[in-house]
Amino acid sequence: MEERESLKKIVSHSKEYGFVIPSSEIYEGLNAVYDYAHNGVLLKNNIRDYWWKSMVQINQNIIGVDSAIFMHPKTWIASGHVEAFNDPLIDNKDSKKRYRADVLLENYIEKQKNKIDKEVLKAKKRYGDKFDENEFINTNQRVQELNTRIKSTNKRMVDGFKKNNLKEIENLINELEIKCPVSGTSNWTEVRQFNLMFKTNLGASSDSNMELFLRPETAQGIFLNYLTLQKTSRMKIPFGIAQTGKAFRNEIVARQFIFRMREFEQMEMQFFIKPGTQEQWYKEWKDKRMKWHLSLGFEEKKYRFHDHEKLSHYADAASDIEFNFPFGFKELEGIHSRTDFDLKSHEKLSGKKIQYFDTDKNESYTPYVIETSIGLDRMFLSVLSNAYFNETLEDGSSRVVLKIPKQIAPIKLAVLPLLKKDGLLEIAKELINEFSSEVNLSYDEKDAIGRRYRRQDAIGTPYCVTIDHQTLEDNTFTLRDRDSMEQKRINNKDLKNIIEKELTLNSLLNNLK
RNA sequence: GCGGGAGUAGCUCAGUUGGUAGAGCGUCAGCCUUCCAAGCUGAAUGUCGCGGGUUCGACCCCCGUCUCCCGCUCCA
Repeated sequence: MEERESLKKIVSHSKEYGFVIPSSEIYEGLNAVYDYAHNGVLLKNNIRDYWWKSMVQINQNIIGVDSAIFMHPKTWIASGHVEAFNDPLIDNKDSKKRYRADVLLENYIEKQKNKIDKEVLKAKKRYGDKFDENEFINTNQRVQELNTRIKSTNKRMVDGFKKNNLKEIENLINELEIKCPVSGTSNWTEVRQFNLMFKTNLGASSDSNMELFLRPETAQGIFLNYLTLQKTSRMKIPFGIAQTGKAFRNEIVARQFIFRMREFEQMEMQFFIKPGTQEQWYKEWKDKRMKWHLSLGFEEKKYRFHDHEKLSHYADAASDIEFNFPFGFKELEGIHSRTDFDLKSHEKLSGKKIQYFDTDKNESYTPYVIETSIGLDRMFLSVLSNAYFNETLEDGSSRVVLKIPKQIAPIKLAVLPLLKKDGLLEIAKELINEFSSEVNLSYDEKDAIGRRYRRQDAIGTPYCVTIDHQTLEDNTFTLRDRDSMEQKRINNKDLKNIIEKELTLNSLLNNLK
């Protein structure tokens, strides 16, 4: 019997056993910001390590980079991020539709202009040939009113935006009783500036500083550097550049535990190819990435592709690998065919030639790019939610066990002396000395052995080694398996073997080749 | 952002019409134990999310605020 647990269970288990804890908790926390505790950071590092090695280590044509979080502000102009996420928005509470505040006001002005046109038309009909349009506009009371309204609205709007006074814009919308086209009501929220990117300042003095953004994606650090990296590593197309690192997005709604955070870690690989070959490489990377996920041994039906129908401005094909989280199928990784959009716009804005020179064909061109982009925190959450089981055992007792793939478990081995006497502790310490440089292990001498096994189950330790009296005689000890709970007798040499074969990343990586 | 639910020990939760807090599990110290938690003895731990108000007195009533979960929305 096993039972899939809700997100709530995972959240409290994460906290209780030192995986993920709320940030700044003694100050009431911060919305959607979390810290990784001891077991959490071990697991996160292992996942990152597996990803990194499966990219950079086993592929001879993929190289690594670690670019800075701070980047020149022009980067985000070229990438389209500045323009795409800088709108003043307002919501209608009844229809729940969201509008650009400036568009609402401009529509209003347009309407008033239409009214004037109507008045003019009416008068034209009435006066026929004698009609003087200019005189009419300058003297007619109704038209004067409308004109005044347009002028003052326009002035207040322009001033408001110039001074970034959103309250004024909001007042204006309310005073003019602008209505939502859908609900027909003027039940508005306040006007808010939606800035996807976090701003900060470079330079400590206020007169010499430069406003810049925390990167909203790591990809641009690859694009800006790609040619230098290619040259210094003597890469030939097709080749890839991989990077892991923090990215920051000021999400409007950040929620669902560590699924959508404002500060998060990405693992991205940009694969540079010859234009025209993108379809083939896009397919190949979709395939490879799905294999990577399935290599961890979780149920296949928890993963699926979601091909995008609406494409971003930069992509000619895009697909997500979705995972069935406790709250449903959601994006875990994106595979995008990004064309030459980014490289071309950086080339244009910087004025620098950043084209790849193909020595075989003696020609230079701007490469196309296939991107694989995965959220490390999301990957972490997928591992936890896949691994969490609340099992009822044959004897009616129960246990919570994290069936984390052995190779990436935070603690690989627990060393447990059966009793605290007769020299068993000393042997345990020798074992720890022997193996602590090879794997992350933990030691526990407290409480009954069964309870200690349960503790290790709860943090997903694949193996427990128990030292008993027989150890004193023949130097063997019990190896207890987390998943089957079965035990067998082994010696140091066997243990060394098991560590190498089962507990390192080698077996996972070999399967990817 | 809107709507609903919630916040009391590390976790799950109880707390009587308002009289300054408890349980289970866990943790720690010890005992007992030769391999799967819920044997024994003892112990620690809370600004009752935060701030304000009402009151002689607030976990409880009122206001504000922060955080979390669910649905919608938004985002990629």
